[in-house]
Amino acid sequence: MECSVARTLDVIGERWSLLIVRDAFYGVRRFDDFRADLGIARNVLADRLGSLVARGVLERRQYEARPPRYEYVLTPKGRELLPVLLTMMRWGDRWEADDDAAPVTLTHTTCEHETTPVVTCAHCAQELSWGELRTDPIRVRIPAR
Amino acid sequence: MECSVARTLDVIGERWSLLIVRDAFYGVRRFDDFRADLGIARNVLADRLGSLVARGVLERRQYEARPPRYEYVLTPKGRELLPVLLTMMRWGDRWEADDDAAPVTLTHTTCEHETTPVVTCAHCAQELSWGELRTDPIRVRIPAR
DNA sequence: CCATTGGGTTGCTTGTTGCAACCCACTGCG
DNA sequence: CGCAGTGGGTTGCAACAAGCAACCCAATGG
Repeated sequence: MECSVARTLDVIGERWSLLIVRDAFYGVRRFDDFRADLGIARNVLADRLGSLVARGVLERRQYEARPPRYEYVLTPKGRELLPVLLTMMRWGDRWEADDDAAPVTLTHTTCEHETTPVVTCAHCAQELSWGELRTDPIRVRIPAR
Repeated sequence: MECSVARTLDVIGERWSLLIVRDAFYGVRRFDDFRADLGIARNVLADRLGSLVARGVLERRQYEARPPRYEYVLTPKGRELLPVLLTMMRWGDRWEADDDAAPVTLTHTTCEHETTPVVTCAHCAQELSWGELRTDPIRVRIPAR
């Protein structure tokens, strides 16, 4: 499909992939730690890790020779998924939070304030809303009728 | 799972849901238009639309009485998925683009410049990077060993 | 010498998808 | 009036993907 969203979903748009990436951000590196944290079946995890490595999101590194042991760490490409995770985190907090459980909060250590991630225009720094955006070429998917 | 990312994925983390939402942003409203644009099976589409309506992402509105005809439009909750779509769009553009095809560009109509969406701190307006963020409570998913 | 750990593979069963066919209510057309 | 076309689905079946449990192997610790 000739759409960047679709191509992104092709890489991470599947039940486990993004959760694996989230765990990788949280510092998880090893097979059994992913497994323990996610409760995913071993074969499915092996499959997902392999495909994320093949797509360049994770890198498989041997950190011990005998016995051979591997760890999975984010590549630069994988680290650039952070905005996707942050926006999803925010949406989930806002719309799907448990009433009783306070959500995890984020602190921006450079300004030492609790932060909410907002998506802004790289040029004028204002928050982006759909009404103020135009695609070029224009993509209106309503067929002529 | 007690994680906002996981809860978000529970709603939209499935092969078609987010593509349906993307089309809804592009103005698609009717069953057969989604179908034509996505190439999705009818039963699966009916199922996804139903679940997105049940989760409050889309609203099903009758726009014609006899014969009954319905359209699916984004709710405020659904419209707030825009940041997720924009960040995914950007990632796909950057890392999964066809070499030959120029990606769709976004123009911010308020400043009339081509824009890239960046994720910034709501407080200090700087771009957020993982190294400058702390979660609270701290979520490090590396079990003590 | 035996249990444990890391990192898997294999086989079987169950749940999801996709595809095609069908359905129903209406509209427009001749 | 009859009949094709359109919107919005449901039903049935086949193919594939995911989950679960069992097994494997190499090394390490005691």
